[in-house]
This record gives sequence, structure tokens and C-alpha cells, in this order.
Amino acid sequence: MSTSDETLYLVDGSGFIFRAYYGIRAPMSALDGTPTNAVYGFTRLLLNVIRDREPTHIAVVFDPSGPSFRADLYPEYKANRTEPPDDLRPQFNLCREAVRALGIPALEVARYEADDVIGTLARRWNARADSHRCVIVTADKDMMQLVDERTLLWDGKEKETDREGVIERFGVPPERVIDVLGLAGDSSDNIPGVPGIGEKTAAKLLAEHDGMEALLAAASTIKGKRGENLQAFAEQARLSYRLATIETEAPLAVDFASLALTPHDPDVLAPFLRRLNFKRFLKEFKLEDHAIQGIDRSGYVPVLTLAELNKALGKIRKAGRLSFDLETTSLSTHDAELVGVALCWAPGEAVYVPVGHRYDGAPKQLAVDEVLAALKPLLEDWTLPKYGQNLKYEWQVLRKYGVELTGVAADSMLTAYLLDPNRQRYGIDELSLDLLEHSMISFSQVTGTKRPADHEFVGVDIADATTYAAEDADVALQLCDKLGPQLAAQPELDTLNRTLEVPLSELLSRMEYTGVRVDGDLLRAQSKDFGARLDVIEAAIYEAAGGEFTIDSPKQLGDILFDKLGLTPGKKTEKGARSTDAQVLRDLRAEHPLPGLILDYRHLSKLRSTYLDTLPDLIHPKTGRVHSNFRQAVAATGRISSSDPNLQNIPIKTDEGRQIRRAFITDPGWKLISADYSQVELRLLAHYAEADSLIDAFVNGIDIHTRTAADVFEVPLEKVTSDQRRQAKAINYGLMYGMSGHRLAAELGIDRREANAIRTRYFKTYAGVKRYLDQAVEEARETQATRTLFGRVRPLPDINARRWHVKQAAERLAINTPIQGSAADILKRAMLGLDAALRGKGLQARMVLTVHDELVLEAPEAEVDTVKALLRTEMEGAAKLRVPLEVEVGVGDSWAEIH
DNA sequence: GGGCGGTTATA
DNA sequence: GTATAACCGCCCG
Repeated sequence: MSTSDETLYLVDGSGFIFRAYYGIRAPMSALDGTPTNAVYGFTRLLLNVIRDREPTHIAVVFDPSGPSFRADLYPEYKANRTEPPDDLRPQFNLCREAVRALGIPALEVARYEADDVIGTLARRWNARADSHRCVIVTADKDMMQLVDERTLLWDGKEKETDREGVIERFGVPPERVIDVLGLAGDSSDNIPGVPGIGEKTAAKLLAEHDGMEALLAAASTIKGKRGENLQAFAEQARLSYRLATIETEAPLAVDFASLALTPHDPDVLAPFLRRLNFKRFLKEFKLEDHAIQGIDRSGYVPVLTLAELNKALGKIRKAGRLSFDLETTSLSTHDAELVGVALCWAPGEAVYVPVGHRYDGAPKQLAVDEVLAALKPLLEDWTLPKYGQNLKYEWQVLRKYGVELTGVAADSMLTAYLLDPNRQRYGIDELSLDLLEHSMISFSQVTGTKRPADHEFVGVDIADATTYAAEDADVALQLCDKLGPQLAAQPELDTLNRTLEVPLSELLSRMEYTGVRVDGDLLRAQSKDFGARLDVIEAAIYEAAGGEFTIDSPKQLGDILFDKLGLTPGKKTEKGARSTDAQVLRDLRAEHPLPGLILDYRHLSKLRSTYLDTLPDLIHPKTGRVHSNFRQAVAATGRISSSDPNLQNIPIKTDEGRQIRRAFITDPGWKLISADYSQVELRLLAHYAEADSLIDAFVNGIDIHTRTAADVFEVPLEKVTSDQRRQAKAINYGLMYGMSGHRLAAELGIDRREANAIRTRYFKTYAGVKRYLDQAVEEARETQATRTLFGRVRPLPDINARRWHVKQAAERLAINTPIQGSAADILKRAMLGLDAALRGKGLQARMVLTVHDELVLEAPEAEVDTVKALLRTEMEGAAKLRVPLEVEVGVGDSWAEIH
């Protein structure tokens, strides 16, 4: 075999995990949220070794989990080590996985530390042939005792340590390193050594004596305390010497051939890197598009004839279930035309029915009408369970074609969301990768082009489209099959899925489809007006600043304010720059005219760019309406979010902003009706806390902040000042967010002592609130999760974190999530109840917007009174709490007229 | 063009 | 102090 010039790299695995952990403080996490900073740094090191150092052989050695033989010699050995931090613990095994994924042998020997295994291997390796070299990759100085002519240390970066390096570091050659450690001890390993002797002294003494034993023998000739200690602690020095000695004859059987460096297997490495979200490495290895053949795609068949379609439908009927996915020309449902339908009835068994592929040489396909006619009975059969991913979209497209999808058993996206609402994304690709460990074929792999654009699927080859589309339906089914049992194991979540989220996705599909009417001309006119005002402010800003600059750049603005004008900087931004946010600018208004002008500019500019200039372009030409996307699997608390455009942050607080709501209108003869819950979150707090005084106020319709002020400041209700009410309001809201005393003080503009006094009085009056806050945190600690009134669960992995601020943040979630989440559940229940009532009565009225505690409907004028009554009943009856739920309803021709 | 920091709109 | 979405500038590849 090979005999010359081989180099073995031995990596101190355990040591580098800690170094990577403390070296990379930036938060990083895998797809499932596991922290990965240490794994990343560790993997980077391994890559550096392989790429830059070109080893012929390599092994990574880890410390065993149990105690080493040294603990038998000395029970205190390494007894000073603290437990690894919580966010490091899960990374140990991931690092071992990383080693395996790179095709590198990982070694671990019970009762022998990594040092011993490395020492043993190094000696045996060098004994094989004169030409062999060994490089120990470590940052541990103790390893220096192993250095010789053919063994050197490397720190993983630049520094190499040979014999000269050891003498430089310790003042003694490698063979005397153990003597130094025996005398000086090693605080990191809890090796005692001799009191009063450190490394420098040890080296000095050893220069005069031939080794530690010789020194100890001559101890009586050394004067002073040092000599006394050397005599008194001679045994301790000998013990330390033994502890510090790396065992080079550890019992292990290693075939060096198995340590030869082999190329990694992309089928192993790619999924690992994906799971850990190491995009950088995927790129470096050019593995971005590497597919894992986790799912067999051979069962995917295109369907081009009616006979084939009917055969597939027979299989679906026989299987008794159907997962499907629609391919269309556009993600915007009002523009979407069917291009094909994927149908799957069992894992791996799916067909793709193209109906609209147009390209040179495209085969004749079934007509969309005949396909839908054949599918309609199945899609509308409520006894045939349907599955899919984000069926909210399918509902809309099918509705366009006159098909009313019924009998949805599960939506993989919603199921995954209920089981873990903390995920960042619920795309089918990621769910597949993460939960099925299957990498789906990407659009780019199918088409060779980057991203799907409108109409692009039309030109995709049917064979490719079959793979792509059928896989979507297949994976959705497999996800549902995998997650379904997990959901069923939690009855409350299962109920939420069946009775709340799935029906709601259908309702949201109708709301999106309907959209809301927006007066584009009005917005454009307002934009013009704002533009003129902004021109004036802009000129004044340049005047005040003494020159032109990019006002929208916080960086440039900061330079002007704090350097050029010399104003007093306030708080810092996250990255350490001087903040120019509204709070800072308000505080600076007394110093200079510029900050006030910037505030005015920002206000108008924000409104113009976000609403006035954007909304008119989002009015759909066919409907004259804006169709927002109501997203059901985004907010970890259970709220619905809105995007493209976000209609949940339309201004209301300022008069100028509120004008924008004048553009939200409805059709002639119709009215907008808005209903919002009055202080639903505070009512939930009162309910949870069973706080009598709060409950009493809600029951009797007393203003809750006034009541709180009366209780806390010990004055009669009618004597509460507006300032006291304002303070009470800040407390009530602050508590729901888990606010600190420090922040309360800042909020109220009082000092900490006063704030604490107010806090104390509050908790004395509302002992139940204190009890709730404590209980919420306590329960979260025990269950590592928090839940809403209706059983929606949010895992809180950080609730027992070691790091104070991390734990603190989780505690605030434990307090706030049940409140915000229960409010979200209640609104969702109300939406479904209201929808059922409207349909039951055959009314034309329909929901158009949902804004956390508010519902906006449009209704023919004749229905307004009925709808108002239904809104009250359904919203107030959506939950039975210890306090009544109250709803305020308003009617108008525009959204601005209502509140 | 993508990603991120800073800022601000809402409940 | 909770939950979002979206804009702009700026730096990067």
C-alpha cells in the first residue's frame, strides 16, 4: 500500500465544539430551531482542514460522555467544569453528525479522553513509516507534550507549534511539558500542582534540574516557602504529573486504512446541511440543487385521455382519499387559469392531468372542462376526504370554475402550524425537507429557469410538469399522514384543526376572492397633495440642515444631527449607531428645528409610500378591488396576518393617516359595517386573573382604566384625573406584555421607585393578576409551552434557558401568548359563527377584512340592521368568560366614517 | 437582485 | 414589554 509522505490529521473534536460555540455569538438555528452556531464553526474548521491542509488521513476524536480513568486517580479531576449551556447541549450530537456527513471517521473511547486517543494514534501512526507525519488539530496547550520531530500541533487557523514553539510557550522542550504541568497544575482541569508554583516558576526550576523527580529529590536544598511546598506537596505533584500525562497506549483497535480521507457522499451531506440551514456550505459544495431520492417518483404518471383519467378516478374512489394540487397561470386567483391538476390517492401514487400546456410538440391534452366535470363529483363529495397544501388557494381557483370544494380532511400547512406555530416558514418544500427528509424537485430543476413567473408553467414539458406537480400532491398527503397522528394525540389541537382552522381557510379564501373596494383616484389625489406638502418640508429640512442630503437615510441624517449640528445623541440602535427614531427626534425638538421637520417628513412620507402610492396599483383591473392575502400560518400566537397589501395596518391614529380610510368603500347601495371587540385582551386578563374589581368594572360597564386608576391611586372613581387614567392604562397594557418595572417607569415618566410603588399597589389590589402572571410562567416552565383558552399550543423552548435575557423573553411570551392567542381564537370563532349565520339566513352580506379584534363587512343597505344584530350575537357569544364580551358596531360609506 | 438594518404603520 | 408587514438605503455578489 502507500508508504510515503502520508499525513494524519487528528482533530480534538470536543475542544473545538466549545471554541466554536464561544467564538460565534451570532444566533444561528436549524430549520427546527435548534441552535447551530457551534456546529457551524465546527464544520467550518473541518472544511478548513480538508480543503487547505490536504490530509491523506484524518480522524476527529471526541471525549466520551462518562468519566475518564483520571477520575479514579483523583475524584476532583475536572470537577470545576460547569454544565454546558442549554443552547450548546443539543449541538454535541449535531457536531458528531457533521463529522459523519463529511465522511470523516469519528472516534470515541470509553474512559479515555480525546487527548489520550489522539496521543495513542499519533504514536502508532508515526511508528508505521519514517516518512509519516501527524498533525494534531487543537487549541489545548496540554497536547504540547506530544510534539516531536514528526508530530506538530495546529490551532485550526494560522498557528503551528513544533518543538521550537513548545520551548517558546513553556520554556521547556516537549518531553518536559508534563513536568511543568505536574508542578504548576492546570486550573482548567482542576489539577492542583504545587502551591505557589506556576508555569514560569516551574520552567525556571526545571532548567536547573533534570525533570520533576530530580527537582523533588532536591527540594530540601531549595530555600524558602518554595522549597517547603515542594517537599510538603511532593505527592500532590506526582499525582498532578500522572493526571497531566497523556496516555499514548490507550486500548483501541484502529485500522489506519479506515482513516484515509474519502470524498463525502452528497446524498448524505446535502440533507444534513439543509436540515441545519447551512446555505453557505451548500453553496460551497455546489449542493443547492442536490435532490435526495427520499420519495420514489416512478409512480407519477401523466394523464392524456379520458380513459386514463377515469382509471385514476377509480383508484381514488377505491383508496377513499384524494390529495390534489392545481397548477395555474398565476398566483393571483383572479388571473389564474388552470394548466393542470395533480391527483394523489396513496403515497407515491399520483397522476398529473395537463389541460393547458402549450409549447412546440406538446401532446393533445384533455380539455379543462371535461377534466373538471369528471373531478367535480369527487371534489364536492364531503364523504371523500381531501388533502393538500394551502388549500385556501385551491378553493379560490375551483370556485372560479364553478366547483365548490368540500370535505377537506387536512391541510398540511395548517396541521404543521398547529403542531409547531414557532416555525419561520410553512412552505411545502421546507416541511418536506424537515419532516419527511425529502428534498422536493425545485422549479429550476424542472424548467432550467429560475423562478416561476406568470404563465410560465404553460411552457413546461408535460413529463417535467408531472414530476413537479404530482410530487406536490404526494408530499402534501405524506405530510398529512405523518402529522395527522401527532395532531390526533392532542385532542384540543385536533378539534381546533377540524372546527376552526380548516373551515376558516375556506372563509378566508372567500374574503380574499371578494376583496375590498378601494377608491384609487382619491388615494392618487391625496398622494399629490402629500407630495406638495413634502416638497415644502423638504426645502425647510435642507435649509435647517444647511445643505441637501438623503433624508430617508438614517445614516446621513445621524451625521447631520449629531456631527454637523452637534445635537445630543440619544439611544443607540441595535448595531450601535446613533438612533434617529421618533422618540429621539421628539426629545431633540427643543434643541433645533430640524428634528421636528424630520418627524413631519417621515409621517407624510411613510403614508405616501406605503399606502397612497401602493394601494392604487393593487386594485385589480377585473374586480376594481384590492385582494389582500390573509395568512393563516404566520403568527405564532394564532393571529391572522395580512399581506400584499397589508390591510391590517391602515392608519387611524393621526388625522392625516385616517384620511386614507376614506378610500376604503363599497358598492353603490351597499354599506360598510365594522365591529370591534372592546378591550378583549384586558377582558381576557380579568378572566384569567379572576380579579373581582376588574370583572366588576367590565360587568357594570365602568371604564376599565379609570377603575384601575381609582384602585391603584386610592381615589373615588369620579376623582380620577386624566393623567391618572393614562398611567393606569399604561400599567394595564404593560402587564399584558410582561413589562419590566424599568420600562413602566420610562413609560410613565416617573422614577423607578415611584414605578415600583405603583406596581406594588396594583398587585395588592389585583392579587389575581399577580397570581396569573406567576402561574403562566410556572406552567410554561413545567410544560415548556404555553396555551390559549381553546388549547392552541405554543412551545417555549427557551423558558428554562440559562441566559437571563433569553429566559426573560420567553417568560414574556408565556404571559402574553395566552392573552393574544385566546383573543385570536375568539375572533376566529366569531368569524365562523357569523359566516354560518349569514349563510343560514341567505344574506348577501360578507366579510371583507379581519384586523385582530375587528371585522369589516359589506352589506346591502337593506341588510344592515340584521347584520348589526348578528355581529353582536356572534361576536359576543364567541366565548363564555367571567366577563362579558362587548362589541362596538359602526356603519358607513367608507371605513373612515365608522370609528 | 437579495439580504439586512433602521424605521414606522396597525392591534 | 406582545404580534405583524413594508418601506428605504446600503452593502453585497
